Amino acid sequence: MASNDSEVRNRSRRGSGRPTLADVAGLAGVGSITVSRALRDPERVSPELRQRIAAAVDELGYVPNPSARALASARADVIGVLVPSLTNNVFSEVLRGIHDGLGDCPLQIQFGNTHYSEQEEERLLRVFLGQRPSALIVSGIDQAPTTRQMLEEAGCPVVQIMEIGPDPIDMMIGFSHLEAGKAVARHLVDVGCKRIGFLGARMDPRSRRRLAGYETVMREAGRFDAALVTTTILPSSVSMGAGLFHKALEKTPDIDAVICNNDDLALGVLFACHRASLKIPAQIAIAGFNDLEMMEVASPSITSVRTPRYEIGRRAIAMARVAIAGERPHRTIVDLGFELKIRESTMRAAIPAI
Amino acid sequence: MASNDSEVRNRSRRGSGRPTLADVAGLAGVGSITVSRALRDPERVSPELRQRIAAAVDELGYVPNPSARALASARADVIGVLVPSLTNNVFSEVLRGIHDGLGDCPLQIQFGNTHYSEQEEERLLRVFLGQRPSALIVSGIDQAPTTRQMLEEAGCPVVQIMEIGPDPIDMMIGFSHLEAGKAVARHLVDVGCKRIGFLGARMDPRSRRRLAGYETVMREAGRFDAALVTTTILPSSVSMGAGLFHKALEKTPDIDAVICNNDDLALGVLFACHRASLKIPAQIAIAGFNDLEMMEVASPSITSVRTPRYEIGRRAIAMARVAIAGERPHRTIVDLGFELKIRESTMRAAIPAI
DNA sequence: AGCCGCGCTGTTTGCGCAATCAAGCCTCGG
DNA sequence: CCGAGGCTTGATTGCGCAAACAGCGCGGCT
Repeated sequence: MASNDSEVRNRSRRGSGRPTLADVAGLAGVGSITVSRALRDPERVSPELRQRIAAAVDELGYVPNPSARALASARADVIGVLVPSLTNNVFSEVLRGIHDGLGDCPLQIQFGNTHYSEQEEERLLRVFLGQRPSALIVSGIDQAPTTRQMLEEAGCPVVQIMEIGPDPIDMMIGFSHLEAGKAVARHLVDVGCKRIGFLGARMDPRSRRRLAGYETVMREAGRFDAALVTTTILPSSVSMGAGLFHKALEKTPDIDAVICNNDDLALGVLFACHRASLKIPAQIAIAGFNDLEMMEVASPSITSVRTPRYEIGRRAIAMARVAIAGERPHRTIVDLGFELKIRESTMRAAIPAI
Repeated sequence: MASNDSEVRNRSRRGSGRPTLADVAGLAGVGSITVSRALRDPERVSPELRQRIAAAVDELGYVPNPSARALASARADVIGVLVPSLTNNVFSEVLRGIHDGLGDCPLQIQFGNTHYSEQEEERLLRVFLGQRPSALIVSGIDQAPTTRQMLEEAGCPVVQIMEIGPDPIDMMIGFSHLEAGKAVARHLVDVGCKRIGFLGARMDPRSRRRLAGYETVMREAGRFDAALVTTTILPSSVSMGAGLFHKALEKTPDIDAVICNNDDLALGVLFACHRASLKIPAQIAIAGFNDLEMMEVASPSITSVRTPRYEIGRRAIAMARVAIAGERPHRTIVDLGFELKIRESTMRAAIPAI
């Protein structure tokens, strides 16, 4: 086939062999920048050219080269996301929300797992910043000083997720873990539990704040006892829940309730009670955290704190997109709250009004 | 401070304001390509220059620009990963394995969620291919024809994960879901169950092959009955497990065992039995699939098929890295197998030797 | 009528890096 | 003693795109 009148590209040395903007422009008989505009901002190109360009793109199967775009515009269409864990299904739901929040917009997610390590967080952040991301999403509010400084100087929108607190880097979305911890403890006090244990694994900063909420309420009720708190820095798991429960029973055989730092632990306690033929809630009341789907189906169903994990991911992306567009979100600190779901595992005496 | 003898960069119009290779080269008193080599392939630069360059990198805080690198070398240090779901904790473990398999090598993961949709898979693949990834990892072996063709022409290593089968696109790592389905069914037949139900949600191709394994064994044993199979295309969940179990009880009140397509369903059945005061395994034997950590701790503990999810992710990356390095992995089709974990929920009469 | 300003399009340039080619230096063998 | 060949280093070029700036034509205004 004879070459048409458009420029014949010289593939002598390099090149991916794929059509470029210039190829499309040649075929459509326009300048390459017009093609660029037609793809990024169609409003600024006349309908006639737009159509010719679209036809040429189709014919050649042109796909933009994101590296070249990023290089030329000093801006990559990438949002960096740092989460501390993937073992935990909490964060996989956040990720799901993030991906869904993206819709079909051309942003890409660059995702990193810090394994709850400040060093790893800083290392990953350095890698991410090298890409000149359009925005960054980080978990929690307890960044190490150098990490925080890097985020402040990142030159792009930053969303801290999972938790809200004073002194945001830029934007924030989450809820108060302290208040959540208080709410659960208050509920168990209200239903008449006297010796309320606290089981916690991993004990990251958010876990510690939930513990602090528990401690506050327990002190107010005059029922705090350090022996009631059983924690480990090891990762959370169902079997760890059973293990911690047994440890707690040794230390404080008189406990009549356990607040678990998350639902995995609570499930472990449920199974442990089942094995030990302890009646729930008559002998042991159980409360969890996060309200995984299974809590409602469990037998007995387990009281838990519903946390807006998916919603946090979705809205974090929404906030980032608004900020990337150059506007300022209506609210830059968003408290999505939480909801105490009271179920059979804590239904003892007087159930409070709420 | 007076400017040193190195080139003073002209920042008149554009530029990110960040140090570049040329800046490092100027400070170290070498050519920019030498810096490039020192960073990518230190062996090829003399130790003395290497050290001067390292010092200059540190002083300037130089971070390479991956977009520029990708543009110049026509190859992005990105591995595209397509999984069908994030709701399912199976895939979050695969992802965890993938991230861990990466170590601190400079590859990035570009990750996409197909939501079990062939259209979405094709769309995401198109986006990924636009980035000229170094490798692609896709889930399953049932790609749509156009998707398969795109993968074959991708010009980079491709790893199909989760499942093995004939006719690989390039490399494969996983196990046989058909055999896994057979193994569970055979076990329940062996322990003397007569009316063995099958519960399945989502029913993606892998689920269907597990069902096929079940059906094969049941027919061989002369116990197959279509009424024993209860499935839905809705997503899997613990409550769905309870729901499917109730449906099965209505259709076939005489069932004495259920094989669940995954552990979420099995847990739902466990809770449903608990609520209905059905004895496990005396009245109902339960088997799950995947062997989530909680299966062992559950009360009673639940028989399940241990699948190498984390290992699949880790090894998929390892295979991809070998292929990216230009070598050929020792084996391009890797069967990691599975392991039937027999536990209390199916311990009835005669336990087979294995 | 002349001027301004706006809407649309094109030309040139450079983003930061690596491939290519070239050159200097050394070693070693004939 | 000289040339071949390996090792190290450097200058140039171009990857594909978007920013900056320029030009053109048209309509409305003074």
